[in-house]
Amino acid sequence: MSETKLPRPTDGELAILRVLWERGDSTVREVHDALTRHEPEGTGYTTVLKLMQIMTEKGLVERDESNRAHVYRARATEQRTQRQLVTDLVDRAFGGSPARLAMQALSSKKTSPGELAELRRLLDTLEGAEE
Amino acid sequence: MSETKLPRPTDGELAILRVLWERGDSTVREVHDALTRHEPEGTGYTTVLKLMQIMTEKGLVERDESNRAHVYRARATEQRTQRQLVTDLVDRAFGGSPARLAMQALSSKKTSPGELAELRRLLDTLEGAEE
DNA sequence: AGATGTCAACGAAGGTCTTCGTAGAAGGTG
DNA sequence: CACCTTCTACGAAGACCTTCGTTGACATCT
Repeated sequence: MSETKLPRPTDGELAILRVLWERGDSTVREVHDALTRHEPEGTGYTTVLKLMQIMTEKGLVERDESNRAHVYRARATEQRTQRQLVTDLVDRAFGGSPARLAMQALSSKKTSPGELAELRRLLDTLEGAEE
Repeated sequence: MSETKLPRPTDGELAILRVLWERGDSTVREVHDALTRHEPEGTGYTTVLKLMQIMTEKGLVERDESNRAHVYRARATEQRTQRQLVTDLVDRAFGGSPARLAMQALSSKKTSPGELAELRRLLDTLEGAEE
């Protein structure tokens, strides 16, 4: 039912999606402001507009055109997109082993004790389901 | 010294690097054969050649031209490249939290008990170093 | 030597991604 | 109304990626 697989977002598209996830549905202006707030001298307004128009064609976002300033919304949740990106990377660079990616991720940067504990709980769950 | 940061490899480039890591240093012919073995009707020989020439310019691989069939070698180890890709993805899609990426990776696919145990050991090490 | 096959090199074509200038519609204000 | 701002839409430019045909060098075999 209509759940066609969405294409992998590019870097630029992902930056826009992150704004939509964080702020909720937004106009181009709002997305552009959010992007240039973090990164002054970033991209121009029409660049963001064009990107979002293309994302609409691709199905990455949808828009409400009832107001003059169209309101965009991400069509996939952050979680769903993260899952797609992860399994994609696992297949392309980790020989299909999510565990190896996980270990690489944890080795590379420091992680807070709270997150470590959370991971440990996740391991418990997984080991419980395994046998 | 001289460790200039290498560009992020594209999908096609990564496929070639995987062959070089697995087989060790190889000629274009060997890489092409390895790629088309897994994926018949894949890419043509000259496509792979061109790709590897460009990768040489970018510094992703280097080549020994002493024989007629040049021998290519990956300039970054598999680990180093994986680390780069992971921190890249963590920054682009996980708000800089490696732990969240790790959890997403482990939730999405099944992982063997052996790997889970390995992960648990890694957690032990990290928690030990933390406090 | 001549025919056949393999190789690197090059260039061009087609696609995608990003960028931005410009135009024109829509809305506000004096 | 005339003006200024804000918005969408469009098109084009430039960069990069992938693909492959062609060419000329080199090798091998008969």
